[in-house]
Amino acid sequence: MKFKYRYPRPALTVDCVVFGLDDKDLKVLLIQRARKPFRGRWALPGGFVHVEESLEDAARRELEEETGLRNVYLEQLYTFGEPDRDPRERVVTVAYYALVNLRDHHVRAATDAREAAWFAAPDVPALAFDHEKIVESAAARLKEKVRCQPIGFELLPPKFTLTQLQRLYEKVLGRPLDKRNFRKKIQSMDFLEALDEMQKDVSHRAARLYRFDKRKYGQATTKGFNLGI
Amino acid sequence: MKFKYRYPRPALTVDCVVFGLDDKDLKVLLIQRARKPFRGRWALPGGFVHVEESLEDAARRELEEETGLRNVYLEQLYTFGEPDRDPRERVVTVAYYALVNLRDHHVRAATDAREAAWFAAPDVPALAFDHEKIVESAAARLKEKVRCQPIGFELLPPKFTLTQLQRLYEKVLGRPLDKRNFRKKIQSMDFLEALDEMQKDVSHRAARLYRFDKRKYGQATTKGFNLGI
DNA sequence: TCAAAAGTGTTAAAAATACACCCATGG
DNA sequence: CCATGGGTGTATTTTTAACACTTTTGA
Repeated sequence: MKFKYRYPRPALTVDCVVFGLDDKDLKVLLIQRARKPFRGRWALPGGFVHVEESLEDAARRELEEETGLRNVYLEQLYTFGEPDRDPRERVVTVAYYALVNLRDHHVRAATDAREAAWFAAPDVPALAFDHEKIVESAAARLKEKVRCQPIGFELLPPKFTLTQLQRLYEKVLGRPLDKRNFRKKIQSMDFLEALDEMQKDVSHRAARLYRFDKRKYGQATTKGFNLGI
Repeated sequence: MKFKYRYPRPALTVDCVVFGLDDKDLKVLLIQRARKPFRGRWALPGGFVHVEESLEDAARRELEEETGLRNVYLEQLYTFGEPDRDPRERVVTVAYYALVNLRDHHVRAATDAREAAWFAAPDVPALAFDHEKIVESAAARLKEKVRCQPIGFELLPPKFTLTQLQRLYEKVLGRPLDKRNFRKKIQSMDFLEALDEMQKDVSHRAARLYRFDKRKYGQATTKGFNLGI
């Protein structure tokens, strides 16, 4: 107990809502708590902010420690600070959300976690603390974001088909999109580059592969647009 | 020094970017610091979070203590936590922004502040800490918000003219809008109620007064819309 | 009678939506 | 030859954008 202050201080943590996309679903990465409180419950990866690191650094550090993920796209979501959100003492948490593609990033459970696993976004189990509320906010934010910024880069493999991209948008928005209108729209946005390459090993007509034009994608990210879907 | 912890903890503060509208400009409320560091400099109203109060409660308490404002519309903006943002020690601040109408809310300087004053949003002086950055984020957020949620309720007097409302949008967006298109659009949104009352004491044709339909305004706030301007 | 702001519609361009069939491939 | 997903265009409706003059009022 070496650190003394005139007034009591809330503890400060970060938590990460990590979204990933596989062939079927939009998923959320959870860890199983190895300690009290809520031992054995699923929760968001996260932990205490060190006094010399930035909030984002703390989020990246905890994410790597607990799940092995690194170099992910990360953005601050919201800060949750209700006095009773942690039964032990006052804890304020700065929530981040991350987008990763499940092919390139592999997950392993580590410190403080018995296990790490992906859950389809609509069937997340009961979570520790107020983490369910945090996941809901993150899903809502992602839904907003997708309408005015491209997000595919972070969730898809480097080369992908238009159908994969459409499925991503459908999962995030939670509703079906018209194939032709989607293609028209997304191609007019001008950050997609059609490759001379086709899908392999599929038991039906092979789809053309695309990749993002990094430069134009970045512009679209900073300037924003209206996807109108 | 009664409060002791195993690990060092960042201090946690809240800061408020308060926007107000007068006849001319969109303004930001600043206080002049009475203490070190940055004594004499202008800064955002704000202060330490007490250990038993929520973040929003802390923001409201500080706002009232330092400026006398209460019952304002308040929303969380972003949490700023770079390790060097305060020269004394590590301080993480949860920033909020508020919208108030200058007719109904009067400001007085109080504790910790020599003075409180309104500055036109484009000519905010050099501020303490990273508060300039916080003001910029808040202005950017307000600009986004205005496109998909009504904000007039909070910034205008209860009865107002369409020209006042248009001026508000022009100030927030930083560009002129077409009068006829604006009126068409805003009236089709259906949360305005035309009154049988006219402006008084103006030296030109009196404009019709409007007020917000609280119910529909609330729906528009929660559901969102696309103002398309 | 002048100044100052209020109020009012139309047209053209662009964007959004709805919609159905043929194609290529592997099993 | 069949099942599976890939790929494509047009017509309609809706939305946006551009634009200028007449009215009212008080000074």
